[in-house]
Amino acid sequence: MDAEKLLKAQQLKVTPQRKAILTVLQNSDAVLSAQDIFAEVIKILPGINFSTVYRNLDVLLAKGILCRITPDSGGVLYELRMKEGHHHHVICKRCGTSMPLEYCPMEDIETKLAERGFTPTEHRFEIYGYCQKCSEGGE
Amino acid sequence: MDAEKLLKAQQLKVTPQRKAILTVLQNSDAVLSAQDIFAEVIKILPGINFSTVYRNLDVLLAKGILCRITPDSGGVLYELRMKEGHHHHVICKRCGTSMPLEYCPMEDIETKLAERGFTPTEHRFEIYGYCQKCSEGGE
DNA sequence: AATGCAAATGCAAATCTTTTGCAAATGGAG
DNA sequence: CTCCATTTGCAAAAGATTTGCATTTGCATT
Ligand SMILES: [Mn+2]
Ligand SMILES: [Mn+2]
Ligand SMILES: [Zn+2]
Ligand SMILES: [Zn+2]
Repeated sequence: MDAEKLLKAQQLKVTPQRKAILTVLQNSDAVLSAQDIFAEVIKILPGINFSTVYRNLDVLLAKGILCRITPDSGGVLYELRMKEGHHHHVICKRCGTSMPLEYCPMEDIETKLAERGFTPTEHRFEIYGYCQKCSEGGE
Repeated sequence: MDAEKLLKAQQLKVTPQRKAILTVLQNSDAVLSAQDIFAEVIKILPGINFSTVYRNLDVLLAKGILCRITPDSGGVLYELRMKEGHHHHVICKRCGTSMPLEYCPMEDIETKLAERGFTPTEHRFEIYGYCQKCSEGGE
């Protein structure tokens, strides 16, 4: 996946900062916080500023290039959106690895919600635990 | 539901601050942020401090008296846990009203996760939209 | 009713994360 | 090469939440 193509396809200017951010995201299969991303990006582009990272995460998210995840533990995490279209996430609490999940529970309850007169517009379904490599106990 | 009983059942001291916090939560069918709660509580107990509210939300959450919800829009919301046991939430984006949802999608995919070697420990399923009263469009 | 002490509170300062205004820099279209 | 809208860096502001500590208070026990 080419960072330049990704950006141009969304009519975004191709800047070194954006390429660095996308590179960091590409090289990680874990979900990362803005601060995590900044810490990595600054290694590639020593002069980059916090606000540039924050602003670009917003832009990339708005353009659909990123997924945003907000775990119960707090904070906001980002990952590159790999597959087009709707999907959910399975996330390892130890190594942070994120795996896409094809199953979506909404189909199963849309009629139930309609009966109550509720019109869903968004939903979230995330699963946390331990991946095979990180097999552990934990609550 | 009696605030004093709730607290004593969890071996927590019954203080005016805690009773005020629980009263606010009881009188709201919307999910509230810590700041929302503080804004209401201070009407009942003018001297109360932010840190007291934050500390008590943590305590009440740890004791299972509250549910914690973290919408995509950011922030952290709380509500009184009404029903014992596991449940999910349907939340109106306009009025904030929260409705419990009996359905849980985990059963449908536990075997699928097991095949991948993933051990789930927690999950989240939340639905956002507009309730009957607030019927509106919106994305 | 008086006592004692762990638990809880108020307050102020400290942290952390994220946002904003603005001048300077720069990507890319023409 | 020029030009301008977009993007960036910087510094300050804004929030939200947490922490240390002295003081107060709930409540179990005399
Ligand atoms: Mn994704
Ligand atoms: Mn609930
Ligand atoms: Zn893992
Ligand atoms: Zn509503």
